[in-house]
Amino acid sequence: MSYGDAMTSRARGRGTERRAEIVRAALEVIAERGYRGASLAAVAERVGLTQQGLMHHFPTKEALLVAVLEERDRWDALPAGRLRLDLLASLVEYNAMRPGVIQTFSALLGESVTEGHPARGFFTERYGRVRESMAEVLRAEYGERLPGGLTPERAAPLVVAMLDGLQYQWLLDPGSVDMAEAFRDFLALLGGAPDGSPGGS
Amino acid sequence: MSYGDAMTSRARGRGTERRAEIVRAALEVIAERGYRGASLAAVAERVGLTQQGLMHHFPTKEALLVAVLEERDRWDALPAGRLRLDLLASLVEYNAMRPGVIQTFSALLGESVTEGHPARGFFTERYGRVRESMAEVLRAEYGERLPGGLTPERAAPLVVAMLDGLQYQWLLDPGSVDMAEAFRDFLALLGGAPDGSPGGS
DNA sequence: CGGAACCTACCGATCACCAGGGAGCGGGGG
DNA sequence: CCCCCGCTCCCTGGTGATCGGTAGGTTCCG
Repeated sequence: MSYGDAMTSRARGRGTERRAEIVRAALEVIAERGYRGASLAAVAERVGLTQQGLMHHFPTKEALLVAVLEERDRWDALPAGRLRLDLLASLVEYNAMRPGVIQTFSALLGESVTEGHPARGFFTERYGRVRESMAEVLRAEYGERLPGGLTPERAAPLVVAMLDGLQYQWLLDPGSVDMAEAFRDFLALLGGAPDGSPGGS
Repeated sequence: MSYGDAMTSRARGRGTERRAEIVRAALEVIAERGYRGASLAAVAERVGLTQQGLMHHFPTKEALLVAVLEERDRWDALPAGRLRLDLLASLVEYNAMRPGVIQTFSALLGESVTEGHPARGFFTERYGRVRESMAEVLRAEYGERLPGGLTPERAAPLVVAMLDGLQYQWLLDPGSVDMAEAFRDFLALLGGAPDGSPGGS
């Protein structure tokens, strides 16, 4: 009985593909149990491996987390450069259909504020960058002074905070918070609400 | 050698006081390690007990968490009824001086979105209530239509989200985010920024 | 034949929790 | 007044499960 029953025969691009599978599984497990609650065994089982088989690809649990975080970085590296605010709203709408990713990183963000959490540095640095690029987006959209009277640098953390905060409320009770709509409401506020009533429902 | 060396002799109000000590310690430990990462032994050590001594007062770990959450409920039950927005801003300022509490509940909120977390129900219900009472506050302040054109019900989740989101950014990097200032910026936005520049640096 | 991939077996640490006992105090009956 | 009883409080000791990680082997492919 060889262990490659249905695997070795198939064309496997090499270990790289396996690693990607593992990272995907880790993302799921972290979404369900958080990083501290996620066991290597649970991740391994999801890809049909033993825990030690997994550790052949990622020597430590933290290494796996790093891979997950890097995946995230790669994921939103694209829109970092050029992005418009209305696109951001659509992105929120899109994310609302993929609860897994949001939940993973909301859980990680929550954990990361605790002492000595391995993702803390990642998030700290990331939020710094995100605020900067958000300020750029705002500057491109509104110039040096937003309609509300704020500078891009002062408004940027607000936009970021709104995104995160809405995510938590939505994750806790998707039925009672329409993330995309709420975020558009906020954007209207930021952009100096053009008229009285922004929309239906 | 009795274990009550410095304890039994002192006037001890009875077990109630001990329970309060334990809850306080649990709050600290949860702030540092999250709920899943917090061990009963660590909490016990902080109040000078063994883990089993602690379990005399709280039969399970979850019971201890419930006590912590109830403490929170009691804490912000006061301003729930009547509150004004500018008071809310001051509250943010006050909270910024007590990072422990914020960190505890930010960590718990992050964990609570994971599957089967014992605090999930608490937060879901709590946020529902908070949104409602926030809508009332907004209605009292601005009436049925806020300056931005939103109804109180639609603006409420935005205010709550802003509070939470800012907390995370602030916890990650207190130096680069002024929570109270940022929140005031947001309130200015909500209240229809009166003029061009709300304030200095 | 060498290395990548994955295994079995094992390790010490830590976890929440259980079982049972002993110290101290307060109260009620002799 | 004293003594004993019962309750609260907290301890020692131990259990099974699970954790991340180690050691060393085996299979398969190029």
